[in-house]
Amino acid sequence: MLSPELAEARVLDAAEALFYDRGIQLVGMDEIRSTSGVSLKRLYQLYPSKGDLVEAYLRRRDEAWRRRLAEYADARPSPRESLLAVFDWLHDWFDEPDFRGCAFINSFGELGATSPEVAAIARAHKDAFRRYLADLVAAAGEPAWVADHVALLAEGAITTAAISGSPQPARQAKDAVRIILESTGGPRPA
Amino acid sequence: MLSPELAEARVLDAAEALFYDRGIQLVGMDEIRSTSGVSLKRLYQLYPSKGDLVEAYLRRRDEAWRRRLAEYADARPSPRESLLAVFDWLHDWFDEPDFRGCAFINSFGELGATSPEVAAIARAHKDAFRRYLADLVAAAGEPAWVADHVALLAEGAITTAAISGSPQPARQAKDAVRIILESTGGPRPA
DNA sequence: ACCATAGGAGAACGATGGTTCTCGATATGC
DNA sequence: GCATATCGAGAACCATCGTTCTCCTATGGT
Repeated sequence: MLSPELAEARVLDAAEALFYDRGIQLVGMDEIRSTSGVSLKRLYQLYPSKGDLVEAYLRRRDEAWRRRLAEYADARPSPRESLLAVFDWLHDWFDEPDFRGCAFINSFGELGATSPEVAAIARAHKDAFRRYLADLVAAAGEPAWVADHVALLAEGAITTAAISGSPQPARQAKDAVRIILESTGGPRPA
Repeated sequence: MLSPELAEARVLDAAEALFYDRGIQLVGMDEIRSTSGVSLKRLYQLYPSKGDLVEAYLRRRDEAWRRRLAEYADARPSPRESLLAVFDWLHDWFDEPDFRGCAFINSFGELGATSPEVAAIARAHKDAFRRYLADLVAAAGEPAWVADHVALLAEGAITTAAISGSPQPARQAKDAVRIILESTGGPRPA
């Protein structure tokens, strides 16, 4: 028997791979079981319903996604360069072979109208991303509205990359961010 | 008995209202029947499978959406104002009570991984939208890459408005477009 | 060694949904 | 007026899926 922690990790790994790749409604609990190797009984002990598993999947992905982004961007020497590095990170992400767009936009489109929980998690994810960008913008000494523009460009790049299948939108968005940043005439001292 | 044309229109009206509002997989053929008032037999004569109906729904919506947008934006006195008016039109759309984001992004997230037809229609819709913007950009005498930036901002505004429930992203995107346009130093003569 | 408990495999159950079929009514052509 | 084709209403059929149950095995404490 697997330890509870390992079983939970395997279930979430399977859920993430399958839900993200094919959509939530097209993946049955039986496939989560066969992919994770965790029996249905244990699966339902960990998550009393498929909806609970979906929420756990989205929450874990939210944290991991934002942590990976921050690890990459925060390594830059200045907030301005971190802001631009966000789009390099997006480019790398778009280039991953299993990239299928934003898990939160996808699940919102699939279930947002009928599942308030999924809708709330998607909103929270986007808010957190936007806050992260806003912190970088503030640290760079740029006006707050710049964060809105950067967020829209990132959002647009993600969905365009998903549908077109090309990572190119990341570069275009980065160019647009540079123009926005130049328009403010550089950082304003605090 | 309804005329074939009227039956088809009622079916597509029902399909559009239901599919867009709740997602494709959560709407059954029986609900299309009761909403449209067209019997199952006739429904399956018009569309041999649910997939065919989904494709017809998406194609009709693509054309209507782009026609409505063009009618609004093309009424402006100059290409530059048409370009900016796109975002006024988006704002009005976001404010409609039944706005639920982009039908093509939603259906792509729901079925794009398993339905090549749905994926192709979503791609074609985004390409056509991008071409429309590119024509306006060219007519305005702006460099071609401006169209990429404008498209990313529009895309980002649509998904952000859908998830946040606010029409505000349309105004932010419009402001960003103005900055992009100013950065080129105005139209370049042909 | 024995028993109680937990675990796994898979059947079973109930609901839903896509698609087809039955059947009675209605309209159409001669 | 009648035969024939068509249509609508809804049952029926079959597959899928979320969830629970059965039954058998193995294990761990005493």
